[in-house]
Parts: sequence; C-alpha cells; structure tokens
Amino acid sequence: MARKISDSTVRRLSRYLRRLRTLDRQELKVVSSRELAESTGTTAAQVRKDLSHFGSFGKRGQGYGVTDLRVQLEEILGLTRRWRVAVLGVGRIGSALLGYGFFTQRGFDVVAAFDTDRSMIGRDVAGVRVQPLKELETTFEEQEISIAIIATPVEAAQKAADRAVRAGARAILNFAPIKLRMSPGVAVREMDVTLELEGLCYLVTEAGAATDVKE
Amino acid sequence: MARKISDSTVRRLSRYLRRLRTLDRQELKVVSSRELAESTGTTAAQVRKDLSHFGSFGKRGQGYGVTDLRVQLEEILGLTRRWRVAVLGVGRIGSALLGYGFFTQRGFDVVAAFDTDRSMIGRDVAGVRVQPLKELETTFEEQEISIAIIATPVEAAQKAADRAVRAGARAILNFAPIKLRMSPGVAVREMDVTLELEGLCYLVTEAGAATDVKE
DNA sequence: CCATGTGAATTGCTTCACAGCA
DNA sequence: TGCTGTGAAGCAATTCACATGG
Repeated sequence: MARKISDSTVRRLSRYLRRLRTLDRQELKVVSSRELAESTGTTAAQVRKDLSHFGSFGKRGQGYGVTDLRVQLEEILGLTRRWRVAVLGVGRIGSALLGYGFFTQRGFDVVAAFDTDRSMIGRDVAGVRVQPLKELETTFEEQEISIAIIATPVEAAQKAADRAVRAGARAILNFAPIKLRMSPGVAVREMDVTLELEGLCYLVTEAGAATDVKE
Repeated sequence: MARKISDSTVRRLSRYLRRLRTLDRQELKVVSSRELAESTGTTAAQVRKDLSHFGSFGKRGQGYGVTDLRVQLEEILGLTRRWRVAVLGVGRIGSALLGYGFFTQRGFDVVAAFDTDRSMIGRDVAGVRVQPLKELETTFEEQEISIAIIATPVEAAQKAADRAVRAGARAILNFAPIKLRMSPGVAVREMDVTLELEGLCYLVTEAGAATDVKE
C-alpha cells in the first residue's frame, strides 16, 4: 500500500474517524467528502486526496458509506486491535488521564501507572494501582504495554521515556515540556498546553496589530 | 513586519523559547542555531529562516545572545503582557488545568472557572472559585478575560465556546473532541489526547508492517 | 446527473549554499 | 575564521479541474 503518509494526513484521518463515529452513532448511512470536510475543518478535495492514498472507499455520485469508511479508517490507523498503555507520573495530569473514561471506549486500556513518590505508591487511582518504578520492566513485559504516557515532572521525563522504551514501549505520548530524544524506531507525540496557549497569544496579538495598521 | 507566518513556524518559535528559558536559567550566554535546532528537533537552517521572518537577532560568527533572543521571541509571540484565562468545565481536565502551576510562571493567569454542576459551584479548586454559567458574561468583562479553555463534555463545547466569544474571548483552547465552528477572528487550538494516541498507533502499526515486508 | 478519484497546476515549506560580517 | 542571514533550488502538500462511473 501507499508509503510515506504525512503527519498532517494522519491527523486528518483521525479527525475524519472521530466524525464518522458520531455519524455512525446517529445512524447516518452516507456522507460526502464535502460534509466530512466541513465538519473537520478542511476541504472536500483534501478529504478525497487523503483517502485516495489508501484505496477507493466511496461510490461515485453517492458518497461514502459511514460504517464502511469508519471501519476502513480504523484499519488504516491500526485501531482494530486494543492497545495497552501505561502512565508514568501520577500527578495532576497523570491522575486526570487515569480517570479519562474515553480511552477504553476508543480501544486504549490504561493498565498500569508508576510514580516515585512513596505516598502515591500502592494507591488506587481510578481503578489502577500505582506501582513503584522498579516494577516497570516486569509490568511492561507481563502486560505487553506498547504505549507509555509521560506525565512526570520535566526533569524526570527523558529518563522515564528511555526506560519505557528499553522495557518494550514503541510509542511515547509526552506531556512534559521538553523535546525527548528517542531512537528513530520510537514514535513520539508531544502535548504541551503552554505551547498551544502561546500559539494563541501570537494569533491574537497579530490580529490586533494587523487591524491597527490596516483597518 | 513580516506577514502570514505559518502555524508550524509559530509552533517552532514557541519551542525555541521554551529552550531559551532553560538556557537562560542555566546562565548560558550564547547559543548557535545548530544547538537550538538540536534541542528542539529541527535543523539549523530552519531556525535561522524562522527567525529571519522577524529580524536579525544574531551576531555573525558568534550566535545568538540567550537572554536577548528570549526577550525577542517573547515580544514576537505577544508574551510581554499577562493573559487572563478562564476554564469552562471543571471536570478532571478542568481541575488538572486549574492546579497547573506553570501557567502563572509563563504569563497566564487562570482567574475564573465555570461549571453547570450544582455540586461544583461555589467550590474552591486550586484557589479559584467555581462560578455558575450565568455569571460568565459579567466575569469575562470585569476580569478582561481573553482566552477561554473549553474543558466541558463534548455536547456542551460548541455552546460554551460561542458564549465565551460573545462575552469577549478572542482565543479558544479546546479540549473537547470536536471541531469548533468559530468566526474567523477567533483563534482556536485543539488538544485531543485520543487523536494523538491514534497517530501513534498508525506509526507503530506502519513500522511493524514495513519491517514485515522489507527486512 | 452527481460526487468520487486523480493527474496536473499551484502554493507553500524546507533545505541548500554561499555572501556578508563580527 | 565561524556562524548568521537569505536568495534560489528542491520538495512536499494542497488545490484545481475534469474524466470516470454508479
């Protein structure tokens, strides 16, 4: 199948899927590239181009079957299996994630949590027991964990990620405000609220400056 | 000054700034485009090109003054002022955000929180009193809130965002898994953990499939 | 007739390579 | 000499426009 799909395409596929799941729940049968585009913030041509990298899923003159396309996208994204996830660092973010019910619904099982803080260890957070770091390796192996969510303080993030990878993790979702250095085979995505807020500030400031000058 | 800066450039500027703040705290005086690139996951040419859209901040043959460049970036991103933020929806994510100490440090003051849940209203979460939605308009005006963080359930997100904008918000950080429809003048950024996890699944699945075929 | 699927055109981003200057 | 700043080249992504087929 097609090679080297861009990051932005994958992001959009995920958005299409999110929308399709809603449409499917509402028992809508058919959707057009235009409708899908409007509800995900892109263009109809973009939707068709994105999908065309993987095959032809629509019927000319009609559109796409909602359930069918949903299933196709789930296959493309690798979501026909369940994924086992561990949370490293059970502070505010870690706890919020452990309690986030949507994960299970979407195929992600948070099966383990780790922390170094003695007062946290042994506690039950949203049904998951907080384990000491020294149990990381055995738990990752036993539970076949492939995704590690880094929610530690920034100083501990790189070490935690390295250790997760050595223990078998193949993907890292990083909440710590630092660029992790990982070997090429490991997938990494970063989530940094401050970064997003700063992006918004830029846009608001620019918009203000632009109107000052132009209008 | 330069027009139409791309989203990816703004994101990188924010990363450079994040790094520069660390270097500044460590009292490093000078940094080269290469060093900045390595610690933020890009290339030296990219760093120089990004900065060149706004001026020339370096010294040829030496590099960039750490403090100087930090201040320049703060100005470019609009971070020389403080920004007042409200959180809409005080569930798990909302609470975690309210307790996130970094905000204050980085120029963001979370000054208000809203919820519809009676049992939440009036409660103090990390020093902020949870208000009923009906007080939104007056609080936004009185407190001059320009950024709204949407942390409501997905069904309530669009309405909450609309209301925040009508009350004066100029930027939205959206944690709900839905594409918000906003008028063009409003800046929006989306944070969806599931979306990021799905992106990771694609990469892991692809990597697996690629090695199956090739190696 | 209508919406998909897709080469071709275009736009925009990144990388290159080197002139310019401390 | 060394690293910045920047036009020009190269590459990737998006948009266009239309042939295709239900």
